[in-house]
Amino acid sequence: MVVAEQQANVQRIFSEYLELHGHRRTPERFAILNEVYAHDGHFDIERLYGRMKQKKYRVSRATLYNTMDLLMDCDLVRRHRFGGTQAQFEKAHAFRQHDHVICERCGGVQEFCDPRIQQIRNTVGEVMGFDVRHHALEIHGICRNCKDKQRPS
Amino acid sequence: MVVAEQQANVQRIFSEYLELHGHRRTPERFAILNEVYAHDGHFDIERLYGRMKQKKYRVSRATLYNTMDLLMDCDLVRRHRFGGTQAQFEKAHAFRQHDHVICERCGGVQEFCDPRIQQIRNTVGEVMGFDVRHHALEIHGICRNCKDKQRPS
DNA sequence: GTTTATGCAAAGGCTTTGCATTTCA
DNA sequence: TGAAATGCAAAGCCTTTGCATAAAC
Repeated sequence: MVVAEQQANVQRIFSEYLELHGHRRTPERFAILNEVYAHDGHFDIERLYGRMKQKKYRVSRATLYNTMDLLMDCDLVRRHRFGGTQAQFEKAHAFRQHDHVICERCGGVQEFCDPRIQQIRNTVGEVMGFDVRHHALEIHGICRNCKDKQRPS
Repeated sequence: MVVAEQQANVQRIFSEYLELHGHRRTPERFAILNEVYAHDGHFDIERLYGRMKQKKYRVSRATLYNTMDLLMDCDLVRRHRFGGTQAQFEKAHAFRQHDHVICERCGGVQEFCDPRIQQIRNTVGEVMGFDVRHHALEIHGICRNCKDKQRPS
């Protein structure tokens, strides 16, 4: 999908979500959505704030947090708490479902996919009568690079 | 396993860990370990602090946080960040490996086991050259109870 | 014209840090 | 005895909240 196409797509989704839930379609909300979808990878609120300030947007941290809540509610953004206390976000639409592998030493985050997770979701839903909406699988350990540095045999 | 047996067991593990890493075997550290292993389920620092204060232990929050770091390092405790910002802990030794199902509506946390997760860990280790140490799988959605309340058909 | 959203700044809550004192090795 | 650990209180950091102003409907 072309980038511009995707932008139009998520804007439409967000717009419909806002209308359906009686929220207003403010320019700030769409500016934030665009900024989120203009970059790949994870980001935190401070980084997003910095990027938007640099582009001369007049936006506050409070609005960023509020808008992230809305975007999470309509599944356009996912939130993670990998390492410390500060939350990491990533865009979620039209990306293959993926999970994360995190190195305890260097803090690096890699992505992976495994279809067996979908099977686990199905089983949990059936056995526990649970309406599964999302999941997050984190695998922690030592990445290849850090292992090699340790034993430079 | 009898409770007293388990206590002795984890105390030995902790003791050896401390010696191996050049840490001191202080009474506070073992008092905290015992308190952690005296209860089931999840707890946060404030709750643990309250319980120990009630039992007239002279212990500080700082030491609780420091000791949790040690206990996590030797795999006697796991830390989670389910909902808000405050971390949840649980004892980790001699308990069947399990993961968590979290209801978005009532905040309830249930446990489940699925052997396919071990298979995923193995695959990630092999394919990515990753030395897997831990994992955490959270499944989010609506639990049976909350579904039933919604539609009391 | 109402009501909601925004920006700013201040408050809040969890966690970490600094330092004098205690205590383990 | 010397280095590490403790308790207490203060500081830090991320996030939320309150309120006057601005803007969507």
